[in-house]
Amino acid sequence: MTEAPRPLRRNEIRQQNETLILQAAEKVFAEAGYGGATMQLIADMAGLPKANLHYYFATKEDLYRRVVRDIFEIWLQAAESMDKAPGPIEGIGAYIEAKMQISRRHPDGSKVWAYEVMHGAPVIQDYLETTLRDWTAGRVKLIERWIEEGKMARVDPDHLLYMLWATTQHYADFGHQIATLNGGALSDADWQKATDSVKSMILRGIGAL
Amino acid sequence: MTEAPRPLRRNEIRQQNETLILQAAEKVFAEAGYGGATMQLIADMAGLPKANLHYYFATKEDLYRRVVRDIFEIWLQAAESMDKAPGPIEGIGAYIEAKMQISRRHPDGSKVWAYEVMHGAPVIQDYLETTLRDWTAGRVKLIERWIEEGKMARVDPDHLLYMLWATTQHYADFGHQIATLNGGALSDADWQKATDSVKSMILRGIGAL
DNA sequence: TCTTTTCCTGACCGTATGGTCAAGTTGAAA
DNA sequence: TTTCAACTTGACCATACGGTCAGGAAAAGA
Repeated sequence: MTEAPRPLRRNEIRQQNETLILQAAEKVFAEAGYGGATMQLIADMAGLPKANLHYYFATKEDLYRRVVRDIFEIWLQAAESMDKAPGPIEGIGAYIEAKMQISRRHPDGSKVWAYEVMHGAPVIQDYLETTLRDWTAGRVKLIERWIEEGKMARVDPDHLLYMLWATTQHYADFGHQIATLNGGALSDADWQKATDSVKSMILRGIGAL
Repeated sequence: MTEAPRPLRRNEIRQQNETLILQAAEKVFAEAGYGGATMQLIADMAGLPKANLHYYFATKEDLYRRVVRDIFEIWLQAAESMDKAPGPIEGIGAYIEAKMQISRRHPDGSKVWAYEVMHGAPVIQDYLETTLRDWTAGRVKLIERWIEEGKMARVDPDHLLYMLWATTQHYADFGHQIATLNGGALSDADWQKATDSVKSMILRGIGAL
């Protein structure tokens, strides 16, 4: 009774399977860590035979590397919200909102990133030293300008960035703990309240309100 | 030339070896996660044959459980600094300082805890639902009292606690990332600056300054 | 001293894992 | 239709892992 699916074209097949594998891998790596994850588990979750994974990704490490880098891209994109803002209220406010959304929509990605950094960043060390470092330097300059213009208090820009990362990612990485204390997963309203709380505390904390 | 070590008494042996194993285990679990850690690696780091580990700790899971619970005790002890304070400036200030010290002195412990929670807290779920939940409820009451007494702004106590945990633990869990951006491990002065930054931003953020 | 209990450890075992491969199937190009 | 390259996969392999065990060493007790 079910319609026979139209045969897929070559590059469609490739892209579909890679996506399938990457999604499954992100979940399994987040749930079990690199060492605890198994190719078999990822294959089962993707609905493909294990040997097929190795056709698209030569090794487990290759697959992991790809997952981590994909997440890194998402982080960076969210950061753009900060730039085109006239001041900290809009800029940092928007950045917090963007990062809270990512924590909600990509909790597994955030966890894999946390896992990677916690274990000494064996895979993305070069990214930390180049891309992230440059990005951070740029944002520090931006914050310093806002301080000079009297738009916020004289806080240390680096530690402000750490606080932004820590606070927003906490809702993904420690989501299980929060859910337990909350008596269940956060609702829409809970997420709104969380975002508002973080925004108001931080914006007041840097003297922008 | 070296003095022959005095033969150890029974319970001394036991305690010494357990400590040795637990220290090695904390490090290895922090560096590799539960799945990535191997008993052989822990044994090597402790300087004992693998079979000896299994004499003191029946299974890998037992050992891991013990490491996680030990860390949990440290968390709880640090929390007492908050209670005997007249207001948020002293109470939350002291709590931040205590937690920053733990992040510096027990970064591995913090990472193992993070790992455990990130992966759904399979081992300490019951602690989250009992001990941590009770502790949190108590602190929420305390913060609410401070708010009623006009000693701080009307912030959501739960999200304030999350922010405290997130910000302080970030310096342990993401210490590698911070060190990379900092161009090397944090010095004494760096830690002091970090602690001061966190304190001032949060205390101002909750309207206590 | 003799006996008992605790501690120690090399050798071993079953299992599960990452990865390979050869033999196929299927879509695209000629 | 024929040819070729891309995709698929069950079976297989070497390795490494958690855990066991028997037998010995060393301390405590009688």
